[in-house]
Amino acid sequence: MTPSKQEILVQAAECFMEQGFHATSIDDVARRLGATKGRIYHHYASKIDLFFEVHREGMRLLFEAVEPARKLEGDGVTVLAAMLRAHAVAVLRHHTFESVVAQGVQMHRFGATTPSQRQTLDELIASRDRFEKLFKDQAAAARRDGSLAADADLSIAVKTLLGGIQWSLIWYRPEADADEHARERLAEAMVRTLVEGIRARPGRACAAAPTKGKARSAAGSGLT
Amino acid sequence: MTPSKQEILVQAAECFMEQGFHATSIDDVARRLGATKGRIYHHYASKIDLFFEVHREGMRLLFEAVEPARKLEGDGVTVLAAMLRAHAVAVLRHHTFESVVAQGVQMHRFGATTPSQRQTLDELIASRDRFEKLFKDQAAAARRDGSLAADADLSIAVKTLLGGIQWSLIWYRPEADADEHARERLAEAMVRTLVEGIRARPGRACAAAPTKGKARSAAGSGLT
DNA sequence: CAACAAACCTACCGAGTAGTATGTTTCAGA
DNA sequence: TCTGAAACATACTACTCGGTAGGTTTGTTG
Repeated sequence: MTPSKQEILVQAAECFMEQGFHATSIDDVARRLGATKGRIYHHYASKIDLFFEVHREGMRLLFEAVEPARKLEGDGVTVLAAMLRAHAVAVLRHHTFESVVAQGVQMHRFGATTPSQRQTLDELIASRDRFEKLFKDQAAAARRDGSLAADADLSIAVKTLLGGIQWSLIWYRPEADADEHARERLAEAMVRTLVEGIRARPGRACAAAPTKGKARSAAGSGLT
Repeated sequence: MTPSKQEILVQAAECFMEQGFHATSIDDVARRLGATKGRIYHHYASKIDLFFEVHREGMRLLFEAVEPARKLEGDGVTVLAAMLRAHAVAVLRHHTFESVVAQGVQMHRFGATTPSQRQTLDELIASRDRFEKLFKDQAAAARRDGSLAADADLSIAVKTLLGGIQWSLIWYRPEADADEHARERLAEAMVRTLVEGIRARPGRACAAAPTKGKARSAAGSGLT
């Protein structure tokens, strides 16, 4: 992978994230590169091919990020939480590439593609499924060792957990806090919400008076 | 709103969800209607205008769904959970419209639009923000009455909760289970995961060794 | 320097697409 | 029945974009 190819990938990811695949023209990417179409078509066969390459790189970055967390010591939920945290950081850090991955999933779902493109996309989605399975397997292990709440449907639970993280692709503004430390704090906050839930746990110090139904009126007064 | 206008909206939402705004041609929508462009341009001024109208309807459906849950009796977290459940059901039921809402958010973020379109989009996003504030306010109330875990950043927590639900727009296959009952079960599973978290709670029958505060440090070591 | 290939640019074509202008039908009310 | 407006359909224009063909530069090797 020459530096030139890599830079094309980066700029293409940016364009695809901002405007989406269809609204992004090859000339847009070229303009961002300070070049012309020729440079892109020299390295990539077609627009969709470029898109797939960005997608592939996005998946590679995800696996790379989560892999180390899987090998940690600790009970099932602790490891699962570490995986989620690593995933969250990766999603924030590489959000341009991961946005393209999300688009690829959508494209696969309603795919109007040629058979050849379809096959490539199938492979990328299979990779995505393998990624999700990492979390599902870890959740199953956590259930077995009793560290995970046992009453949840694992498949739905995992999809919900990953969704909570990945939806940050929609609202995360990297301009605001771009440094690694900010990303880690954000990831920690998201994962804590997901793993611990939001219902107050008994035995903690946050006991307020049981005001009962009062809560509603206070909250509702904020608007309208 | 004549039935004809409404039907255009429904088919447009379907197209926009499946192919995205840019890849959807007016002729596509017309074909789905068994009609031609003329019919659409008679009722809507432009393609983007049609898109905004779908977006607006999507937001209306969300408010309509969550409103009743806000008025329930119960402690803060119980009401919040009910709101999330109502939201989840609405997202699943109207997932075509809500997909368009999500696209609209993206469009607003990187918006290359005319000033007039920009203003319309600003209003729609403001509506979206008001919607999110419903949940944030309820979460604040729940924190005050002690029913919500107090150590979370409310803004991030709410975004994460809603994200967990809304990401179902990506993976939910309505063909598989389209009936209302299935949607409610799915919504319940998602919300339970989000509200209760996945870590086993003490006092339940699935007692593992109390690893206590070890979890955090072990998890934190996973990333540099 | 010669030879050659990789990298990149310029000019262009064909296929679509948003939007418009104008025709045609339907139908309620006078 | 006559009229006019609403609800469409049809035909056309202006424009954009993906992709290609062929030329030009750059770098490398003998």
